[in-house]
Amino acid sequence: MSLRYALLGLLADEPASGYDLTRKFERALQRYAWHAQHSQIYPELGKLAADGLVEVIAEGARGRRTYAITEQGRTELRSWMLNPPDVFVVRHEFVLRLFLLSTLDPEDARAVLRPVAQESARELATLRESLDRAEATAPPGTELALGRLVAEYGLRSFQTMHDWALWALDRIDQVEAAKAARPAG
Amino acid sequence: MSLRYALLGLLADEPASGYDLTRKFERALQRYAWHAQHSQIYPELGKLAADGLVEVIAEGARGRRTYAITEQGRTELRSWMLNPPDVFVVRHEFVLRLFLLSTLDPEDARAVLRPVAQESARELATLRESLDRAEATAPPGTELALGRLVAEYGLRSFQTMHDWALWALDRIDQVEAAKAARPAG
DNA sequence: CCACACATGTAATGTGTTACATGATTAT
DNA sequence: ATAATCATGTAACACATTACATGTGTGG
Repeated sequence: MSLRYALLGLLADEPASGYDLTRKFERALQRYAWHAQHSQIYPELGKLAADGLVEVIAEGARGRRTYAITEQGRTELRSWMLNPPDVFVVRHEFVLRLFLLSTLDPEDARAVLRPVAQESARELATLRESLDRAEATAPPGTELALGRLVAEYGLRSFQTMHDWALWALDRIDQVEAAKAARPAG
Repeated sequence: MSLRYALLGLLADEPASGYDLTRKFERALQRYAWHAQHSQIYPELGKLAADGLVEVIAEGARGRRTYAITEQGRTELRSWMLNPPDVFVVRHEFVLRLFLLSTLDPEDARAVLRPVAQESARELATLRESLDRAEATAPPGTELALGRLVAEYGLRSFQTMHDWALWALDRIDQVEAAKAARPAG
């Protein structure tokens, strides 16, 4: 069901074609929230149109169809946003690997964590830079670009991941040192 | 494919039955990393056994079968852990909602964020409590337990979410106040 | 004229959820 | 006895990925 609302949400921001939406997923949503391929998006747009939640507002070259959200679609999206489930769907292969870290010996665990610490730091820097640029461009106190909220969340999440990776690396070293100190244990 | 490695990882920690594994998913993995129901776990255990990656080491009451990982299974798991993909599978309905927050007006956005701040605080308290209890029980410097890394990551994630939700609520108020101060803008 | 990006679609297969189905053991 | 928990399994359906398939417009 989430795909349906992801599409409605993107179309609530601005009209787009299936092709556009496919790229939006790749650029914005895939890394943090949700992913979908065009083979899933096109049929779903068809269903949304059949249900009256979106409509074709323009047809262009190469069979391009631009969709826009309808009033009914906005109502439906709002209702979904205001009624969250008790338990959210979470599927995060990266975090899964973190959880299984203790199945590795300390050397392997470090080999997994080092790139994590590195890449989260790099991602962090990229995000912070593009955020600073956006901040500098827009005059202060203007319209709440809610994209600002999301960016901040991404920033904090990567910071947390980075800090945690460093903490875990340190922890592994400590346990190893303790083990070396009492070889009989 | 991830389910397969999640199971191998849990069995690498200790032998377990399908029933045990189902509860481990519910308690430990579901909220952060991955979820699976028993209807998916039992067939997958069968496949893993057929592939020689796990084996039945005991049969108990009520048809209970306890599985353990094999040497081949450990090799397979290690290879998966040490070879991460370029792009991780991520599906996070909560973050998706954050992305779509900008489709709501400020009042609705606050209505979404308030329970986030509340529930993350509650979750945080629960986690911290059970962590403190575990810390007090186990002697320091002992074996690096699987649960310890998981708990720490959970703790930090919820702390991050909580702090962010408060920050976001504050930010929305600020922008609204600024708007009210210059009604012509 | 040719490569690349644009643009859409379906079929086969794999993964995941919900519902259906059954029965044993344990604690009260 | 009886309710709760333990314990496993399959079938139907929904969702998601990969592969197959086709054609158009644009820039070099």
